[in-house]
Amino acid sequence: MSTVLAPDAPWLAELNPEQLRAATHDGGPLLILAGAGTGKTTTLVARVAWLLSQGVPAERLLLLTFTRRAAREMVQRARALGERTAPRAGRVVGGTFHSVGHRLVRRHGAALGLVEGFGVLDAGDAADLLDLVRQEGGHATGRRRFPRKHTALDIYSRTVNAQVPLSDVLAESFPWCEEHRDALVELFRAYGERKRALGVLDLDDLLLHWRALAADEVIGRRLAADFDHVLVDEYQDVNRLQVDVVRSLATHAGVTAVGDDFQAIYGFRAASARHILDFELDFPGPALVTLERNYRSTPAILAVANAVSAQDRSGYPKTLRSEIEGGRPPELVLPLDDAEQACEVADRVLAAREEGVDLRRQAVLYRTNHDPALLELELGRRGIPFVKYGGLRYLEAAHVKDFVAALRLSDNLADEMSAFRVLQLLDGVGPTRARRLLDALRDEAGEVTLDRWSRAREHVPEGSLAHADALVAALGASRAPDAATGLRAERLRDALAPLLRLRYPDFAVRALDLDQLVAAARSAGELDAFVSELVIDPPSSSQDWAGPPHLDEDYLVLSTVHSAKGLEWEVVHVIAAYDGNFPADMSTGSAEGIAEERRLFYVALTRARRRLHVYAPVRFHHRPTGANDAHGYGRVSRFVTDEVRALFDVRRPAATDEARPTGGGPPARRIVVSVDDLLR
DNA sequence: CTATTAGATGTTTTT
DNA sequence: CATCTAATAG
Repeated sequence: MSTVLAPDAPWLAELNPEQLRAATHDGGPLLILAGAGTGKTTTLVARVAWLLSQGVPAERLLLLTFTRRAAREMVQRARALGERTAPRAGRVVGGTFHSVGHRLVRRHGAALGLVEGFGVLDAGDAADLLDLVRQEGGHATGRRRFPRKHTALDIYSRTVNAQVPLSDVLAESFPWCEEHRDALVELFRAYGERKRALGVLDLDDLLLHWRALAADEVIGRRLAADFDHVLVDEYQDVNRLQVDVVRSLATHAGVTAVGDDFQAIYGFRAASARHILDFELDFPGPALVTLERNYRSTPAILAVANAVSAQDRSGYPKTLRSEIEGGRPPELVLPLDDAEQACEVADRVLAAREEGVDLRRQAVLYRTNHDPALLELELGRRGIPFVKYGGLRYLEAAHVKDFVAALRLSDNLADEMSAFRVLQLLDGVGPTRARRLLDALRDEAGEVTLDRWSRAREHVPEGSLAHADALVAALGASRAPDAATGLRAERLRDALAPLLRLRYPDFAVRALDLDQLVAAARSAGELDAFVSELVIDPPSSSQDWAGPPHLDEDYLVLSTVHSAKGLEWEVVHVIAAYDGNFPADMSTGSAEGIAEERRLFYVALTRARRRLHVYAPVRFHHRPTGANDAHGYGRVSRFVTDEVRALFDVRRPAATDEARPTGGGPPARRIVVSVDDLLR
């Protein structure tokens, strides 16, 4: 391939030398180690443009990312460049691992022995199914605390994604569940069988099936031959399964991986930074480019970040150097408690806004979803609008699940989970009657068919018969082969609406969600794919769709650190940075656990452009609400060592000094006090 | 049988 | 806060 650059290549002119080297690398595998804020996306997009300029057809480029947000941004930017570079070319193929996997699996569903119109379970559905199978399988109640359904799913998912024996997963990550190993083995087997019987896949199955396709002699070769280049973003967060998939593609395509081992924060999901550290084992002879020039943050902020990352010397050495000037020292705020923290954050948010930083250019970041509970109240009190990322999700709302169940059922009557859920919406129908109904709907072959409804309906209580008939009629109508997706969704919505109205007192509000879903279905392809994509790429907040009315408004962003990955804000407030939360108590059992928490803290710090505030309340309540005021004294995160602390302006709100009669600066040691001792 | 309630209880983080 | 249990009323 010739390396003559296109005569006008503005996207290359703007790159620094390292970025340029990465963008125009020609030949074997390429690993770009891109520290936080070093122009990773710019580089990746420039590389896409360069590949296009070298004559690679756009549709033969595959861009794999980790989040929907990243996928959207990159694919859009890449496509825009592509249109300039090669106007007649096709489109760059891209998406998250799961969504790309889903597309392929659906295309080759027959070869995989999947029913047509198979559904995809989200984590909630999968946990429910696991729970159902557990109850049926006898290892139900009675035994000593069996892992809860979500924990069981975590264990399963981790086993699958890491491709590691269950025993090892239990020993390493779930030692308190080890005694249930045999029961779990049995449970997971039954779960697999049941998924097959129901014609459903879970999220992990999408990767598993993709890998299976890739491993197939014929189909695998064809899949690999579809692409000339695969570019993988956030490579530090891939798991074994994902590496396998990329490797299978690499038998034909060139591979570019971008990532930062110091931002690996998805260990709990079986991701491992080992894969980026051992990149050359999977992809021999890689070129390595390290990006350290940071275009995001002020030197003072990077000093803190570098000091934190220097605490861990495993991995690739990297030191971020700021290309930005000015800025004020980051602030370490030590409020007395959660309530004072909320006030301090709100004060600073408003102060920054007074100085011209819009709310949407500020973010509050935290470790766990309940950390900002009091802050949310305080923001409400002061009339500061905010949006929570990763908070209440659409798909977790009961009425949405009900509707989605109906949609799934329409495509796949064998999906008992969904049938079960829908039937129980009928007044007077609980688990037992739903079961009888379903059994009565089976034909000789055991297939569920609506033809038997006239006999099955006798199991429905008198008062609900009319509703039941309407529901079944709508289901039948929605299954009409020629019906458009939007119409099918609409019919089901209309049939469900009266039931949901009876069930939910606030149905008026919930109905809007259903309308949005119907509207989205109208502009979608096939219904089965629509529902599955909904599950794989769920709207992150109701904002995603409720959008327009609020779009112009200014609002503060509240986000977990995990969800904040890859994003940046002018002002960042990291709250609840006390030891026990940063690092989380549960993670302090192992060195690797602590290391991952440190990286998480590092990710939080490096989201800030010009101003960084870290808050560590020193007193916390054992119970979230003020119901009892048992409290303990904590200390600031262990990652804020003396050396790190020296890089901060330390602020102690007025109330704290009074509450600490000892005075004379912070005590050298903080001993955790708990009332538990008294409760013997 | 289903529905509703009260009370206890529990290892974060998410595609 | 969500989920599970037990207990009770319809």
